[in-house]
Amino acid sequence: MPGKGFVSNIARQSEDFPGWYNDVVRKAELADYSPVRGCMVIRPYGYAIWESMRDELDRHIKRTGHQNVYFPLFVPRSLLEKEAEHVEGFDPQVAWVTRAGGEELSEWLAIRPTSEAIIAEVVKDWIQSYRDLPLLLNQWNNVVRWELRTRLFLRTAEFLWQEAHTFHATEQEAADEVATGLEAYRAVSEDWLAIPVIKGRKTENEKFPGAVYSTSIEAMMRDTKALQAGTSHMLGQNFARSAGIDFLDRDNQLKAPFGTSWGFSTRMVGATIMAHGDASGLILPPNVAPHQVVVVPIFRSEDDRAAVAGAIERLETGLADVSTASGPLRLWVDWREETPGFKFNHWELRGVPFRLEIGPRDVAAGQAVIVRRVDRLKETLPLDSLAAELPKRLADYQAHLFQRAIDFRTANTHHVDDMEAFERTVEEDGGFIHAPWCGDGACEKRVSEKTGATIRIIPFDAADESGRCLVDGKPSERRVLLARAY
RNA sequence: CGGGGCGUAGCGCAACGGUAGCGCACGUGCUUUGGGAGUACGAGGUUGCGGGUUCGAAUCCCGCCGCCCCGACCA
Repeated sequence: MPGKGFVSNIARQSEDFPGWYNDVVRKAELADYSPVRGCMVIRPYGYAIWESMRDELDRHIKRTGHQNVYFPLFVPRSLLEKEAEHVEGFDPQVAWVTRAGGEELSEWLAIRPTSEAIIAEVVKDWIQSYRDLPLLLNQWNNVVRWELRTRLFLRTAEFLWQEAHTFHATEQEAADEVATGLEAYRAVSEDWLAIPVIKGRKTENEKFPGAVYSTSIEAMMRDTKALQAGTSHMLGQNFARSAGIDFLDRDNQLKAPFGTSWGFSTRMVGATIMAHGDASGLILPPNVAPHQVVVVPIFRSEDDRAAVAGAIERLETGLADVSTASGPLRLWVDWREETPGFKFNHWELRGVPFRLEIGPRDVAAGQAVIVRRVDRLKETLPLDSLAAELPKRLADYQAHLFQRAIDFRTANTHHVDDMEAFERTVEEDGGFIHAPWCGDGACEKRVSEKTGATIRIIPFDAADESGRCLVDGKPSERRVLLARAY
């Protein structure tokens, strides 16, 4: 019995991944369901993880010259409907306010599903000259998309995100900006969340409604399914034209600016959970972990307790000025009245990178037992070495998780050349599949209807490779990335 | 939006015509503490909402509401 009960309370990751995910989110106290259909409550531990990635991304956004702004939650119907493809794409997901102030509104207000329309409408007055460009805006907010089927963090009716909206004098500048946004997402995913991603372009069928083209980064979860981890769109002159934005260029010609938009959401909390977690629960990269190190005091007698408390106090003092890649060392001492074993499991479920056990034997020897979450590797270290060791080990751990994720992805990536092999691979192995595609949207639909796998992206780094489309055998110039996805 | 399931204590469940109970969690005391401690006592409920049948409804009937799971759309 001992040691069994708790872990068996989490669905087995290998057998029931969605159940595992749900259990971890709930039991690690990341989020709860709410009284509102399809909406979640983000709890303190989950919000702390979001804040960490949010702050890091915000630094990237500001470093690349963007300024934060805030636009209204409500978008008048007439504005949302100006861009035809945009409204058509979002229509089924828009929530409307039809009544307020005790009466029916003369014009419905959409609760923003995204802000292209209202931002374009406003900035048309800010943009007169090429000197006003580029205009690089970003906002952190909530949006609502009426989802029928929701999952905590991954897909909820309301979610938190960042949406950048930029306007440029030339198409090339806008294209560069699309790349800048995507690169920020790659950096946060890989360097902060330790999730390796593949950059690429979405197909016509999968692009953002109203965009000229869309790009995204794709990540692999531990069930080998794909997750779109951030998208960056080239809007061309579509929204500028429908909103009537124009500027006088150097050549004294009136032109419509080129726009971009890009977004990164709380879905990435879900990605972090699914990219690293194991049978015991979360595994958090040190950069986002709310607690990087948790100390578990161990004692029997009051004398032991006092000795251990003294040693921990001296340790905390000694670590006060220690900093890590993500700021001051986040160390937490768990003085709760629970048994050590309970605490070990409690913090493993919550994905804390390192645990320090300090008991009477350790105090006597001037040492601590340190246990690494990802593989439970247990070592003994002198207490006075920790100020130097912890930052180093946290950095190593961050790198280790990233490499582990790369290795996992590599082991679950396949290359196939025909439909028969493709279907077999999707069914038996899953994972990422690189296969030739002719570029025809009909072939794309055929594949997804037949197998459930979709073309995630046309990877930017796909080599030129002549082949034959796995659906209709027509010539293909490069492989695309296919997978079953969230 | 179609198909299925479920609403009883914070969570998981039982009671399926006779007025609500178990496990976990929670509170207090004592003993405990190096991988989910033991023990004693205790607190906690308009059984999702509204109507109906009945001497009597958590239980049967009708109508709502909500949530979960599976399919078509999405970050």
